[in-house]
Amino acid sequence: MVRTPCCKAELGLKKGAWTPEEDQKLLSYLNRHGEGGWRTLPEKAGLKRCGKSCRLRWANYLRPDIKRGEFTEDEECSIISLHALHGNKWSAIARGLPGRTDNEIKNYWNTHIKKRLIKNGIDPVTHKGIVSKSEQLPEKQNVTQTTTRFLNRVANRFGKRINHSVLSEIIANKSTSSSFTPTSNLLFQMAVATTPVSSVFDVDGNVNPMSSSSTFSDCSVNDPQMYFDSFIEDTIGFSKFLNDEDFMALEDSCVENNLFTEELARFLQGDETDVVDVTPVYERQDIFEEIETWCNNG
DNA sequence: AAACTAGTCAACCGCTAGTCA
DNA sequence: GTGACTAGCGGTTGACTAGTT
Repeated sequence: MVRTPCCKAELGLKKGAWTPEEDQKLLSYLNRHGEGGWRTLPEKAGLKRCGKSCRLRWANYLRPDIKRGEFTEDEECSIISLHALHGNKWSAIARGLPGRTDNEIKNYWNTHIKKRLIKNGIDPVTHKGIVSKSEQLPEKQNVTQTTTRFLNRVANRFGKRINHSVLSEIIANKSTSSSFTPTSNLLFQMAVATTPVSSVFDVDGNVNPMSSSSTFSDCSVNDPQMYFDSFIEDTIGFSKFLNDEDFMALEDSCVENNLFTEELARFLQGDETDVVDVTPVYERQDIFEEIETWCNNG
């Protein structure tokens, strides 16, 4: 079968950027006749363009319901989540973001999000952490030890600000549960959070209300309690392995939210200058020691 | 001020799936 | 069932712009 070409170059059809006059012609035609019939539209509308070009111009630029301007944090989070679900199915992703076109989302992904994910050690294709060889655990112990190691890290670092016994108890319960596995999603979300989180803190570790790149809404930055809530629930992704009850217990036990968020920010930024050795809070001391031995042996 | 480089994004291209005669 | 046609999708290109040397 021989397909008839959509755009016949010999007819002198125009290519390239659209002029305001062309836009006006297309708009007025579509306002009068509605969408469809793209093949015959250019001639009827008095345009020297191919139908495909007209459809694209309408779909990506002239449609009245198109939302223009910067992507919001919410939209960006949606794109990442939907991309994890659909892959490069831009139209499917676009359906989840009213007013945004697949083309715009695709461009934004390729020019902004993808780079940031890579920078934060996330594979933009698999949405999993890019783990360096030195960080890889022996295969046979991988799941258990990664879980324990990670949870211990969290516990050790944050245990200073949160009630030790509360966190210890939660972690112990989670870790002995057969259904609990280390979630790459959690690690992924933590890494994603790195950039915005670092930008919302100034050099002294205080919340910077002037930050333009925040994971949180402006109101949450100005409101410590709301900020804390947003941080826990939206950014860090703790909700993936901590349930409502855990959250309540942790929040109740947290003495100073500001100090907690500072500490958390340092952790996310990978700032190891202020590491303080604390007694492991994990109840199963034997496993912790085993991991430490492994880590020390490289 | 000019040349160069990198980033952005609108538009294009090739292809596929669905529809209809 | 077949072929022509349309709409839509995803990858790629290239014009434009801003920043850097």
